[in-house]
Amino acid sequence: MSPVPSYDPTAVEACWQERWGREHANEPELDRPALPFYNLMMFPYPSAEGLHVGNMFAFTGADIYGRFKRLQGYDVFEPIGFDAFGIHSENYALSVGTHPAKLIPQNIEAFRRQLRRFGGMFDWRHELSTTDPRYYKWTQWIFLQLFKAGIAFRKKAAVNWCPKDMSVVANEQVINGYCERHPDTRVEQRVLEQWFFRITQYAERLLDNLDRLDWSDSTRTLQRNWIGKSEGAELIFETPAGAKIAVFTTRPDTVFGATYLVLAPEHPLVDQLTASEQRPSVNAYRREVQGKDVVSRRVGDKTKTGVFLGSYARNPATGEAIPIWTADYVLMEYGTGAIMAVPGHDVRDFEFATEFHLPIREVVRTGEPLPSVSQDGMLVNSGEFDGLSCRDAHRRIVAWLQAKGLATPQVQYRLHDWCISRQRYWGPPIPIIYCDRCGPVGVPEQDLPVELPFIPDFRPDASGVSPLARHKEWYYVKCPSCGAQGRRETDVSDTFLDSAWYFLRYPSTEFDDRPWDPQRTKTWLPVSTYIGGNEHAVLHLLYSRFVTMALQELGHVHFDEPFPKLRAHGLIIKDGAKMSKSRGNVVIPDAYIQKWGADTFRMYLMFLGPFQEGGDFRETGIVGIRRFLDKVWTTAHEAAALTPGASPALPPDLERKLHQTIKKVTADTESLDYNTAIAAMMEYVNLMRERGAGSRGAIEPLLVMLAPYAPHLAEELWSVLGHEQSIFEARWPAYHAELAATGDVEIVVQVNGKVRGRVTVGRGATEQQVVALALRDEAVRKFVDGKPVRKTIYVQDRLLNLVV
RNA sequence: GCCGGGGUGGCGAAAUCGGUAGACGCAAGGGACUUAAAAUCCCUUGGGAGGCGACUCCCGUGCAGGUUCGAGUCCUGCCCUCGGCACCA
Repeated sequence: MSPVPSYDPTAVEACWQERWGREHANEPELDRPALPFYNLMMFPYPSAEGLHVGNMFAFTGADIYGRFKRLQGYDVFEPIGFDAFGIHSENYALSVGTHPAKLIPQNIEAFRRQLRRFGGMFDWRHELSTTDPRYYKWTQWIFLQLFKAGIAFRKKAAVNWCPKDMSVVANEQVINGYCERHPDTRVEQRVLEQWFFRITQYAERLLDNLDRLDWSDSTRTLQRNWIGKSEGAELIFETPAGAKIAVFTTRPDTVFGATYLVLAPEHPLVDQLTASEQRPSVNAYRREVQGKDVVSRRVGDKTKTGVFLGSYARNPATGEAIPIWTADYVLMEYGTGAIMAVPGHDVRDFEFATEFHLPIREVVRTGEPLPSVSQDGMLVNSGEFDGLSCRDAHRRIVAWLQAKGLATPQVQYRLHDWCISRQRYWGPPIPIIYCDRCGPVGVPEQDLPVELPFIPDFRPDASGVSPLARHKEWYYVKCPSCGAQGRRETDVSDTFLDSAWYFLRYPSTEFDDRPWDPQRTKTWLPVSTYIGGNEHAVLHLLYSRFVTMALQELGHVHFDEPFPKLRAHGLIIKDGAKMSKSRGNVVIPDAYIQKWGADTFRMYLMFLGPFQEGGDFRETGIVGIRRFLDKVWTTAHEAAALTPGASPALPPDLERKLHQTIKKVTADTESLDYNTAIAAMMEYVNLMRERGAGSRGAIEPLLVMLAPYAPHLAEELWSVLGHEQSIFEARWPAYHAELAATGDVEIVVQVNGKVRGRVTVGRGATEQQVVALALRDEAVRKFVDGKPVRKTIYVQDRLLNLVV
């Protein structure tokens, strides 16, 4: 037998990558595909550190699925792109002192090289970058459609402001109330006019549709919690002067226990309801709250503070006058910005009432000490409603107050409208022109894109205005509506808007006159399978769903859910911690690919643990995958050395194992259980080598199953076996149940549930046959010990349990 | 605090419906080949006890109970851990 050449992954991989490129192997026919399959993975942010092992883990898992679909006969479209705008890039550019316009293309180039090297089945004709004017032209176009439809609107909102930076800082950049970049400077709250998208209008639909999406339960739960639907009622508390204070509550059954009211410090009625002698302290309190930054107001110290306004309102249930307070534990953004405080049955109200000596009344008896929040109880101290359950009382009290015009059933969401304004440089300018006469006017579509001007020093300055305002030729522009002197909007849009529609662009990247081609979109969308990390379970996925819904309503797309099937992969950690630059534990795959080859490294990452759970990166164990691939290499070469006619029939046990393997690898690859699929292929190859039966008929189906995992190696060996076409033109092996289930089976014999012996019988043996055999087994007899068998439990082809 | 994962050998893990716990792989130990090493191949490897031996028995899936002929898997109550949300009324 001729000697087998040694496996040199570097050479093999370079050769096949070159050939795939030359033959356009990964570029499906987009206009007339027979069986379109849109295999999407979350596009990366091209960081300066390069593609790290977590990216590669995600992309490998997604690529395996795409290649698997390809082998099943689909025309698979697997695009890739770059999410390159955003504060992330801008901050990095600031820290190294290089302009992002220069930095980003370099990073993208490095990513491209790495992405080619790992062997992804990417259609590079359709690469995109969100920073490309040909792309963000359409990001701006989407903004304009939403603006025209009234879904984009302006409103005031609080932001974090660093007085040193003279700039808005993101919540993540505020550390305990101090600026990340200036640890001695306290961040303040500032209120700015900003652009919002009315996502709350879609809350109910975003929630309802979740039921029909093929997503993991955990991701759907995250979205549900984020949307945060609460059902309850709005109740009216009137003041003697006739002011009406509306509060939202999920517990109208506890209204008899409402002993005071609290308004958020920003509540518009605070001024009016403040008695003159209380005005100084109320104003001081409001100033103090405003001085806090957005972050510490929300997550910081939770000790209760507040001030009495000096006035009273009538409890609609009891009719008694209760004091009105203001306190920052009540948030203006949720509900009506005012609450009825029920200290007996709410922990926060209880703390506040204790602090300020306000009355605490029990109105629901639960058997637990106050405050008790359980709804398993009976009403007390609630007049005619005493004795009712919370459920019944909820309904009846709302009806009773509604009849008096003091209550309305209501639903509230935790979800807020999406603020898309960023007072930053590195993003798509929001396409709006302000005119003193016409107000905010959309940039006419034919003038898109509003290109981001090159500003060499893009840092914010002492003016406190976004850097874009300093570029005068850009900033001043004629009003498209009346022709008068206007000014451009200087904020850019949120990166999440860039990524909320990229999947629509991929199939249509060659068209510059439309955001997406209607025919292409009909053919390819919605996405067949979307694979990405759970860190995007909420924002990115929710925003994409919302944008798609809005676009459908406006007639631009034909579906309302972009990702009917989503799979979330796990996280690769290092030494028990998330990989991050600050921890210094980021693993870069390049050196491993260099040393072991992309195929080995791909499979190693998939073998590390379940794809959907992730795992801890440790380099021990890579060698096990390499040994496996070496075995496959040797076996295939040996099989190739046999003359074609001499390929012997598979031994029966190997044939059985082959079909069991096909069954398992098919099912496991489909469900992304790649670690166990790899284990099954290893078992098969081990058996093949044990039998010395590495024939063509035995190895070829294995190579096809291995191809999604180790595409270069599979191609090479396929060609060594004499095939001229790519292995990806081959078809996934067929599973034959009758071939998987041949031969004898071993049946476990238990006595009283403990394993005491084993008997070998033909498949499908009857219970009587197995019992008879089992009772002849010495060990079994010993434990039956002459006692009568009271009962037998028989599981076909698996187990017999004798109860004595 | 609320919501969701998860806890199995020295390590990563597997066990599709309640049916042989630890597949597959790493590491470790022993052996073969070799002048030697690497590579490769073979054997052993959850813990404990017994036997010259083919083997045999007991214990074992975070903890405590329960259901069942049978529980890693189901139920009840805890502990630990990871992730998300967090003064959301």
